[in-house]
Amino acid sequence: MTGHKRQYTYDYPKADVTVDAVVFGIDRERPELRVLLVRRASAPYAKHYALPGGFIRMGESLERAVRRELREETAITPRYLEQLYTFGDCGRDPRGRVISVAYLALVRMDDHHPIAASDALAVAWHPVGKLPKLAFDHDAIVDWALSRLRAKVRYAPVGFDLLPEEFPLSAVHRLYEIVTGMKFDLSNFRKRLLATGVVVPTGETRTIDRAKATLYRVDQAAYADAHARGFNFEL
Amino acid sequence: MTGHKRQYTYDYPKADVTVDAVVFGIDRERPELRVLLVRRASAPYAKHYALPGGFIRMGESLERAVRRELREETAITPRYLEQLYTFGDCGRDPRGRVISVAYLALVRMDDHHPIAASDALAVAWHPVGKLPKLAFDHDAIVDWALSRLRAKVRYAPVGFDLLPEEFPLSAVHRLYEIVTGMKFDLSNFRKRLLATGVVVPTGETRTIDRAKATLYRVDQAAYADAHARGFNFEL
DNA sequence: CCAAAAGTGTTCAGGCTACACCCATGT
DNA sequence: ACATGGGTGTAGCCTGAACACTTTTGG
Repeated sequence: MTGHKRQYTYDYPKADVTVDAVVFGIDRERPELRVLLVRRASAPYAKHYALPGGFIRMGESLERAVRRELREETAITPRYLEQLYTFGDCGRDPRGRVISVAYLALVRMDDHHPIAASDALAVAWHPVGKLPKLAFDHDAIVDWALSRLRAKVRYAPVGFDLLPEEFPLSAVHRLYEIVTGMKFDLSNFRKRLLATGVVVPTGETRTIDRAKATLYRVDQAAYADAHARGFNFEL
Repeated sequence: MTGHKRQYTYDYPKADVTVDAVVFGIDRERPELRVLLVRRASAPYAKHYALPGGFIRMGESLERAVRRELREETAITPRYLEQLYTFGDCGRDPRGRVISVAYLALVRMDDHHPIAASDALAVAWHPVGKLPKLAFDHDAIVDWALSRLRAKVRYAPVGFDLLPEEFPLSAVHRLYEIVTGMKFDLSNFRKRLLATGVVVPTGETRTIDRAKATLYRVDQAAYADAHARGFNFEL
């Protein structure tokens, strides 16, 4: 905390700073929560799966850095993006001191089909239930993100960013059961959800699997409001 | 994300990483929430108030770094310490790219009387209501910490780390009103609080200001439990 | 006609709110 | 004796949980 600009050009050792993103998506067909992983091409941890991310550049903010990395590595633009936690323990990267600012992102899986970038072998969605061993401490980061998502979905309307534009109420119900791992009484869940005013019927209906379902969409004003005031899904 | 160890000794520009702490305390006499600030001795922002903190060292984790800085600059050991947010915008430090990992800390004001270190002009508690203009973007960091504290106090038993070992229930009540800025019905508050089992009577009583008050303390087991499961003070 | 999923309604218990009230003590 | 703050009790409302039930449609 001493000194002037001059001092900062000295060649004393500094940590590297990276950003990593835990991107969640929901598979519409087989209802399960998935994480976006890239297969690493080069050492360390070559051929291991890892979270998309990379080193920050000097002229960009942290959030810009994640967005850029996500675009470059996976061609994905998240609907929801929130800083999660900063992982800075010493041994986490064999190359040296690397501090990683982790982000939590939510996307509609239908919107984006991820495309692998040149420096990654592949990009793919993996069910959170059976993840492979990840590079670095990325397992811990995914765990952290999962806890946050589970908690957050209860008091903020973030869940909808995983769903398509229009959806039947049962999709929300399923989403909440998948994410939290709890059971919710369908009737009561529906009443609560409608009471929040966050979702409104579009007027259209769709027939899926032997039953016609009313379609709903998110009311943006009410969504913003619920975001500010907070929600309640302690059912 | 390419290359081996070698590459990291190259002299390309890197960001600096600092840690900063927002330390809260409650004044027992005049009930108000306070933040611990240091007066900066040197440029930039000489003579401005700032959060205690400083540059991380290569061999220490982020949390160790904050604890060290707090000890060195203010001689304080926090009872509660939690990572808050990482501030990484480009213009936040005139000296160059500095990324700051901010922490939220709670202390019992009675336990520690802060002592100014050599490189700081002074250390002092400032009421959150009337803070001076702070150095860097530290105003924003304090705001962020305040929101977090206000929210967290509702669903986690962290508030008690601001109170002395033994306390009357009215102190907890006052604490919650101060922190959240809301009014709580005393009777119901007391019932709720006791129902959690987190506080238990010590058996002793103290006479303050014309009334004898039963003293309580935190039951550690129940505290840990409440931390895990979560709390509820939506009164 | 049956199975499966959407969607609706009703009851009941218990928790929360609001408010009134008593007690002890220092001045 | 009274003002002040600690502490207790209770009536009523309201909500959430449980569960039964109807409707629609594909096979």
